Amino acid sequence: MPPLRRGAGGRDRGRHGRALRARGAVRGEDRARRPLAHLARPPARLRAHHRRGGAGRVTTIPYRFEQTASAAEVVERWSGLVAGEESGDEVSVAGRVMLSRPQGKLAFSQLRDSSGAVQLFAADGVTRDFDAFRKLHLGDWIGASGEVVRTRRGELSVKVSDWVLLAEARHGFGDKWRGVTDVETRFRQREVDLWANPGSRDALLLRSRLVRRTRERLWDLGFVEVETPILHPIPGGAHARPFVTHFRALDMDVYLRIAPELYLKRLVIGGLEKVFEIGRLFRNEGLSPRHNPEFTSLELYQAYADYRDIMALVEELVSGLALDVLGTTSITYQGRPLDLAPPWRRATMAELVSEATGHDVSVHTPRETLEKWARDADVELEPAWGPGKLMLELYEKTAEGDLWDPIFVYDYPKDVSPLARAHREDPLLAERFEAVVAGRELANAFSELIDPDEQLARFEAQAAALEAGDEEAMRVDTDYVRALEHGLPPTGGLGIGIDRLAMLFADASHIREVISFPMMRPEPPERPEPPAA
RNA sequence: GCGCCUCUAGCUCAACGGCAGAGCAACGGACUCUUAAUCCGCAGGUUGUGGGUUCGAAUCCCACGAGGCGCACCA
Repeated sequence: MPPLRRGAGGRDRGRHGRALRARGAVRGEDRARRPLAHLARPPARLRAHHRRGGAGRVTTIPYRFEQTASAAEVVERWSGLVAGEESGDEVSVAGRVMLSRPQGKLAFSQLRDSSGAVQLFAADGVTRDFDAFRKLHLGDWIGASGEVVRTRRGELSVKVSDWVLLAEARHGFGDKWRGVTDVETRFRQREVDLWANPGSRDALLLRSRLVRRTRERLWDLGFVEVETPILHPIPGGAHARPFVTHFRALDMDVYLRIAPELYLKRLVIGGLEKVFEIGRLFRNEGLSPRHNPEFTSLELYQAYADYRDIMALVEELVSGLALDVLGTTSITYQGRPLDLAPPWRRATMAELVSEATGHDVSVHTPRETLEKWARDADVELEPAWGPGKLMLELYEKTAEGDLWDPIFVYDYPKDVSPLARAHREDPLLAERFEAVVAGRELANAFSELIDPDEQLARFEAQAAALEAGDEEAMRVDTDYVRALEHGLPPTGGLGIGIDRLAMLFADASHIREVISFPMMRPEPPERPEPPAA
């Protein structure tokens, strides 16, 4: 049956475009009338093949399909066939048609499933409804059964005897050779991106393996995986602006968590000595190649451990994950080699800043001197900054970006580390470190603050800062202080950005490459809403 | 938020002040071993939106929108 002509009956895609204008209708009116105008109409081409008339039974698309082999299994298991040989073995495969080469009374197409791709070979007289088969669109899903053969030209194929349409693709999947590069399309319609660009799928699969192996490794180390609240009455555990929402039953505002830290430490107080959580955090801050408003973190806490124990754990975990997921610790990130093998370099922040500036910098350096050096380094000073903040700014301005190979930067100023325990040897420092890889913070860890009195004092200082306008400052969490009053043993804590780690392993320059559906600005409507008639 | 850059057919891209084009996809046809098949044919556009300059604008200017990169903030 010949396909219906464009415009016939007004049922095809031409309806909201050319066909209408050809009849003199106004395109804009039509589009405004139907806000879903970008959706495709059911195409006519396969109607004869899979649609039946009559109420209640409009399609022959089956409800299930029995695969007996994946594409990769077919290619692997029958790799020994020689050109022109027929195996005598029947298989059923399913997937999406990615290439189609009808040639007279033969047709070749490539079927891709999650395992890989295999060629389908169809022939008039062999393949049921051959005429419809050769009209399949790129992107259509089908299930196909037939004998595994190798064609005369040497391509392993399933010689299709029977097949069935599983879903039709009403839209294209981009240029068959170059895929889709338009960022709007790639991330607003990620399903298109995932089919059109194999690298996109690879990045998400790599992330999945990474998360899975992270869990397994931590389980093996005796950590207990837990889930703590995402709705927090008081946002805490980090410096960040929270998202606010409202809980109707209790008529109270609640916050999407900016960190699970306080709850996890309360679990340690409760006797879960080694806990971890992998989960989503929400920070009401900007979008950037390295920031998504919701992102995934790993946080873990280990009783009886200090920050040096955690350093050892981090380098072991990250290098081990590289081996698990990539098979090597020698990786390339954005064209530059990088080795994750332990031991990682360790340097105090004061050492790094001194190295970078040429001055002998420490948190004990007089404030005026620090201010001068900071100005020399083009740091934009703020009057409220103390020596610790000045040193941190100086570090971030002069030293951090130049770090490439993995390094533990430790002994942070205490006044910029409100949840870390004071240094055992220097009261102006905190026992805190960050792991920096490829010039970026990958992990943040400390010997946890365990003293309830000091915790309360620091909360109060934060609350004062909040009052003074610092929207990222913390609030006083009396529940948490009361928990500390029950006794938190010496504990080492760690946070790792899973997205950042996935970026590193996937060699991704943008965080959205490793997020299935990254945050996007809402798509603007094609036209303003028409005025009410 | 600031600076620079980008936006052309469903997709990937040309045309850079003088008739808006190609490849792929789609549509019609030929073809019994293709590999991004090939060949013939047919369609497809308010050149992101609005305004300006000009005899003439996809092209130059302005504004707006969306996006990218960098800076700032942050993990």
